[in-house]
Amino acid sequence: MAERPYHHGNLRTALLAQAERTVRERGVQALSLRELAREVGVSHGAPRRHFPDRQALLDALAHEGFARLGAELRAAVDGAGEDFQARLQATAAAYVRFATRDAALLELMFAGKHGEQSGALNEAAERAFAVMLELIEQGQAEGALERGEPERVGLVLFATIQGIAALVTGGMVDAERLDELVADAIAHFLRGSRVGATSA
Amino acid sequence: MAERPYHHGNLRTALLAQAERTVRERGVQALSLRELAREVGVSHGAPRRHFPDRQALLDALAHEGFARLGAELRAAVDGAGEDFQARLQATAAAYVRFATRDAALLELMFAGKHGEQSGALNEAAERAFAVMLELIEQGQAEGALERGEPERVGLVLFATIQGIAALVTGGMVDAERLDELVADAIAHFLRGSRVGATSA
DNA sequence: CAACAATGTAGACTATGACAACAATGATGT
DNA sequence: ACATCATTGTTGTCATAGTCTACATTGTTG
Repeated sequence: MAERPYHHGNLRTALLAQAERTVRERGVQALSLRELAREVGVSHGAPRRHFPDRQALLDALAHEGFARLGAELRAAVDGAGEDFQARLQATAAAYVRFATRDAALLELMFAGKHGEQSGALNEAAERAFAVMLELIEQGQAEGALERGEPERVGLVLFATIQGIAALVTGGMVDAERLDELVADAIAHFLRGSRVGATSA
Repeated sequence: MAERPYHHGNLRTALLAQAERTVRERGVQALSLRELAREVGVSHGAPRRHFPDRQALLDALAHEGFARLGAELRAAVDGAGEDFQARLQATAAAYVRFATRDAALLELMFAGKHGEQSGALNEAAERAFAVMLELIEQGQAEGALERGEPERVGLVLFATIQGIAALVTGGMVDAERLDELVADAIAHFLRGSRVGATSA
């Protein structure tokens, strides 16, 4: 009867995929290793071979999240032509889209306390945000943004975008007003970006 | 030997206080009703009389959090004199201070899925943010901010502040650079606030 | 093809949240 | 004063979770 083979074949991948679904649909706290194992059709002890404990699975999820986020941001810039502001708009929209669609996952990525993995995770995060840094550099080259380390210049912008996402996922802003709000924020940011020295 | 009286006297308060400590020190996921009961010196079933389930306790924590946040914001504005920018700076600093010191609690307040309580919670949230709205109105009266509903005008500002807090608690920015970053963001925001109509 | 590493299974242990039945205390009405 | 009732705590139980250990199966490699 084609009993399930003893070896699943790619349990790790299957677990991560199912875990991502569960996290998206029911949040992190609803993620149970045993339930995961049941859903994938293995015994409750099996996941342990791939993730020594729950936190390790969460770390892996965060890692994958950064990879996907990076890809989506990259796709957004690449699809937005050459114009700086258009690229910025597209990237911000892509970020907020990710942040609202996968709010729980994003929370996981920023969760702070990652056990051990933090090295690899930080690398993944940096790769994801490389897109944004390049964008800042373009803005600086075109004179739309002040000079200085891109990391520093981009912080306020990134904070704003991240904050907008937080407002939406927190239910303080309707999802419909999202695009409007992002456009507003970017316009606001650019308007404040070129003028003079920082006050005082 | 002065055995503990059968009735604790103010279990609810004691539970909330201890819960707040635990959440601050070890995060939400580390909060256990049973451990809480042990720490406060009651049986594991006692908390149920005050909080029907874990989520109810979390909701109550969020509620208290909003009350405290509101008080701290109020104290910040009141202590900052009459000048709009000074008040804004002080309020933002107070918010970020709260957000970084009680990151887990703030996460709880914004958590979205609050069972039932959401009505009372929203009220508490509105009371807390009333301070900010008044501030926005002052800014508008002085011509430092564009006109329109204060809620709308303040959104980008609030998002930015909230985002900055997220960056710090997420470990992407050192806590030392916090004040600098807030000042930066506010200056940036004000610079972008008075010019013309919103683009296009 | 024999030894070994990798992967999965089964069972145990402890902790938790939720629930129900019961006990002690405090409040209320007469 | 005191009987009654609501409040508040206690104790025991259940299902589920995470983690660990011993064991079984399969794949790999010399």
